[in-house]
Amino acid sequence: MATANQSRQQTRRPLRADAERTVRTILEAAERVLAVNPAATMEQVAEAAGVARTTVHRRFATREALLDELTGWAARQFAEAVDSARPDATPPLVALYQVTANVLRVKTSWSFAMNRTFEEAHPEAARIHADIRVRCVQLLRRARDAGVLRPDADLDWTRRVYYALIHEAAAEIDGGDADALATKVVDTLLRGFGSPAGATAVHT
Amino acid sequence: MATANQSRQQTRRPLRADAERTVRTILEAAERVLAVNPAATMEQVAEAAGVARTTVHRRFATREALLDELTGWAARQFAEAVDSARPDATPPLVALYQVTANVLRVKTSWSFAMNRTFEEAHPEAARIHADIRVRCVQLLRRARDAGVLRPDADLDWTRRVYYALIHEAAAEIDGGDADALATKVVDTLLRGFGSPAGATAVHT
DNA sequence: ATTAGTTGCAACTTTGATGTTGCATCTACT
DNA sequence: AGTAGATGCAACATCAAAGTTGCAACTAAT
Repeated sequence: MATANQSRQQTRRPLRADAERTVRTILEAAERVLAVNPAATMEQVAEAAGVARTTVHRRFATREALLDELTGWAARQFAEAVDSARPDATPPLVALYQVTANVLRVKTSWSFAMNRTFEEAHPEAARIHADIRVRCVQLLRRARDAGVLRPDADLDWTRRVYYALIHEAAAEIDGGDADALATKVVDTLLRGFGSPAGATAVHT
Repeated sequence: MATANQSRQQTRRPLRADAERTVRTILEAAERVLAVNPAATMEQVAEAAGVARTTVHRRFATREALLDELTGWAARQFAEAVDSARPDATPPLVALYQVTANVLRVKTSWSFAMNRTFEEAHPEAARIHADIRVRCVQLLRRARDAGVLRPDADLDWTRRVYYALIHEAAAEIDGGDADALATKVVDTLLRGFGSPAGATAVHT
C-alpha cells in the first residue's frame, strides 16, 4: 500500500531556491487564472505568472500534472489553516471565529482548487477534504452541545451553509480584513437576518 | 441603439417543431455537461443530448454561439421564475418563499450559466441579472421595513447570502421537493443556526 | 403524396493547445 | 571564480477539438 502510492509523492530532487519560488509563483497564478476561466491555457497561466510557457512545462510535465499539484497544494494550505486554529482545543465559538479567519486568510480564491472533483483523480486531496469536513461537523456538534447552536440544527446543512458563507465572504476579501469578515460570517451563520422577535411567527 | 443590438436577437426563420425540440434538448444537455466540466467538448454535449455532433453545429454555428444562447436562455428562465412569483405584489415573507421555490424549480443546476462573466460578453443576460438583483434588494428592503428582517441588516450581504443558500439548496434538489427546500432556505436566512437565547452573547 | 426541412454519417480542413528540444544567457550556490 | 542549475526563445512535432461539406434516409407539415 505504501509502495503503490509512490507515483504521487515523487521525491523530486531539491530545486534551487529561485526555482522553488518560480513553482509557487506559477501555482498562485494558475489558481488566479483558472478560477476565472477553468479552460485557461498553459500560455495564459505562464503569462500571469510572468514566465515563459516552456518554464511552466519544465516544472509541470503536463497540464494534468499542474492541476494535480495545484489541487494538492491548495488542500494542504486549507488543512494547515484549519489546524493552526486548534479547533479541537478551544471553546466552540472561539474555534469557529479562528478557523473562519484563518481560512479566509489563505483562500485567495479557492473557487478552482476547491471545486475540482477528487475521489479518483486525487486521493490525497480527497482524503484531506473529507477529513476537514468530518472535523468541521465535530466542531459544530460541540457547538450544539454547548448551546451555541440550536438543538435541532441539521449539522450537515449547517456545515454546507458555513462553507458557502466563507466562499461568499472570500469574494470581498479586498474590502476588509479577515477578522472582520470572520465576524460577519459567524454572526450570519448564528443569527441570520431575521428580526429576533419578529414576523418569523408567520410559520404557525 | 435598437439597431445596434440586432446582431444578437437575430430573427432566425422559424424552425420546424422537431428541430425546436432538438435545440432545447441540446441546451439542457449543455447545461448539465458544462456544469460538471466547463471545458467539455461539443462531442460530449452532443452525446449527452443524444444527437450527432454535426447537428449541434448546425444549430449553433460555433461553440461560442452555443454558450451565448445557453446564457441567454438560462437568464430568461431565471427571470420568468422570479416574475411568476409576483414578488412586488405579495407580502414580503410570502414573496420570499414563492420566489425561492420557483427559482429552485427552474435551476436544475445553474452553476454554469449563472457564473459566466457577462457584461461585455452578453449584454442581454447581464441586464436581466442586474435587474433581478435590484428587485431582490427591493424585496429585501420591503421585508426589512415590514420587520421581517432586522433593521440593521446589510441588504447587499443579505442578498448574496440568499443567492448562496439557493445555490446550495439546489445541489440537493433530488432529495426533496422545491417547497420544502424553499422553507429550509428562508428559515436559514432568517434565523441562522444559533440558539435564540443562547451563547451569542459572547460578543460582548 | 409531395415538399421542404431535419438528421446521421463519413470524410475532410483548419486551428490552436500541448508537449519537446537545442542553445544562448543568466544566476544561485560553493 | 567556477559550476551546476534555471530561464527565455525559437522552432518543431503531435494531436484533439472545432468547424465544414455532401449525401442518403427520414419526417413534419401542407
